[in-house]
Amino acid sequence: MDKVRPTIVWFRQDLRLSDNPALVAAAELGTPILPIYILDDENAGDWKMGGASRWWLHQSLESLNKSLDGQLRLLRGDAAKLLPAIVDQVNATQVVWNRCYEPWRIARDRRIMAKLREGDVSVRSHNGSLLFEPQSITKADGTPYKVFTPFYRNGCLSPEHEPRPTVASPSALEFADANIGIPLAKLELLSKVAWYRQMAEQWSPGEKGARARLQDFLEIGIRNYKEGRNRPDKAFCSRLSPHLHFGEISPHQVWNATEPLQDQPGLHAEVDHFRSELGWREFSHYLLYHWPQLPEDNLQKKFDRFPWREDAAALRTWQRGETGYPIVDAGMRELWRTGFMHNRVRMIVASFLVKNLLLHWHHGEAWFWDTLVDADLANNSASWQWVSGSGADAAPYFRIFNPVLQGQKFDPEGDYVRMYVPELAGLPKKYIHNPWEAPASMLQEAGVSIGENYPRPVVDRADSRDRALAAFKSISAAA
DNA sequence: CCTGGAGTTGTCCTA
DNA sequence: TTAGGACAACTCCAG
Repeated sequence: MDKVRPTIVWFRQDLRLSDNPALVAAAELGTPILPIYILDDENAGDWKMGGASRWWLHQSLESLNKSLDGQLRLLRGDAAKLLPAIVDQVNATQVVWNRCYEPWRIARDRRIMAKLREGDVSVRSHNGSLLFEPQSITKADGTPYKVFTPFYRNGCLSPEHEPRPTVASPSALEFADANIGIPLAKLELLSKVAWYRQMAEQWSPGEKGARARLQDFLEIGIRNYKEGRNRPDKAFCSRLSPHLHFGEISPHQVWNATEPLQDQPGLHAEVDHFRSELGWREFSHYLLYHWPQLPEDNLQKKFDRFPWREDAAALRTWQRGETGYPIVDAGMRELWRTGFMHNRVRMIVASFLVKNLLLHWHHGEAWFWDTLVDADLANNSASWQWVSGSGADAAPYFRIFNPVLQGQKFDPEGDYVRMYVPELAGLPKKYIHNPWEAPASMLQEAGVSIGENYPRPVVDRADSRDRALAAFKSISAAA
C-alpha cells in the first residue's frame, strides 16, 4: 500500500489561488496537495490579529475553502509545533509557502524551515505579496533608503526591479487524503457581539470579491484618482487594502492590471499616482523589514522625550467619535461601523489624536489595529509614525491639520459627515464642519443642541494647536 | 569628503 | 477674495 507522499501548501497572507507562486510550485511537482491554514496567536506576541481582522479572516477562509473544493485544513496554535507534526503525520515530501514580512513571522518561519530541513523534507518559500523584495532595494552603498521618493523612483522604478508577471492558477489540483484539521467555527474568529453586522454589507472578503473590487476601481475610481482619492464623500478609492492584506489579490495583479490603462489618453498620471500608493505599501513593509522595532519605538530618537499627555477621557472621545469635531467623529464612526476609514480622514483623525489631543501614537496604533479590517503591521506603524513626525520621512511638526478646514475642503457638501453623524444631518453645509459656530436659530431648526445631542469640542482648536507646536518645538535640537 | 537640493497629503498671516 | 511666503531644522541622498 504505497501512498504517494503529499506536498503541503501552507496558506498565510495569500488567501487566493491565482498568482500564487507557492501553489503553482506545488502543483508542478505533480504530487497530491494538502492545503492548510494555521491560526497562530502564540507566536504573534503583542500583534495578535485584532477583532475586525478576525471577522474578515473568517469570511476569507470560508471563501478559500470553497475554491479548494472544501479541502482546506484549518488548525489553531503554535505553527512551529503544528507544522512539523503534520509533516510527520502525512509523511509530506515538500512544504511550500509565500513569504510574510512581519518580524515575528520571519523569526518563526526561519525556525520552522530549519527544523523541517533536519528531516528529509524540502521547504521552499516564494514571493507572493510584495512587488519588491525588501533586501533587494538599497542605495549605492548597500544601506536601506529612509526617504520614500528616492526609494520609489531610484529603487523600485529602476528597470532591473520591474515587478514579475503574474502566474495563472493551476488548472487542476489533486488533493491529498488526510484526517487533519478543525471546523472553521472552532477558530472562534467571530466575537459574540455582532458588532460586525454592518461590515458584512460593505465588503465581500475573498478572492472573487477582491477581483470585483479591482475591476470596479479600474472602471471608475482610477479615472479621477489624483483628485478623487481625497474625497471621503465619493467613491474613488480602490478600497483594496483589506484584500491586499490577506492576499486575496496580489500587488502584482493590481500593478499589472493598470498597465493597459497607462496608454489611454489622460490616464497616465492617474495610473502613476495609484501605483505610487502601492509603492507606499511597499515602503512600509520595507521599513518594517529593515527596522523591526517600527511598531514600538520612535524611529527618531528625539521623540523619546516628547511630552505626551495621559488622558483616558479624551482618548475615549476619540475612539467613540465624540470629539465634537464632525469630520473626526465621522471618521471614527465609519471605522467602528464598517471596519474601514477613508485615507484622507485617517490622516485627519490621526493628526487630531497626536497633535490636538497630544496623546501618544501608540494609542491610535492600537485602536486601528483592533478595528480596521485592513489592519497591517507595516502600514499601521509606518503611517502612525509618519503622522506623529517620529518616523522616516515624516511630516514637519508644524503640519497640523485643521479639522474644520479639512472637512470643508474634502467634504464640501458635508455628505460624509451626514452619513456617519446623523444627528448633524439637518445642518447646512456652511456649518456642518463647525456646528458650535452656527446661529442658535439654525441649530434649533436642525434639531442640534451642542453639549446635549452632539458634543461640545473636546479641546479648543487654536489652543491645542499652539500647545502642540510648543511641545514639538521642545524636543528640537535648538530647544 | 563635500555640497547642494529635496523631503506625500498644511495652516496662517499678510498684502 | 486670493496668492505668496513663513513656519525649523534636520537628515537623507546623489553627484
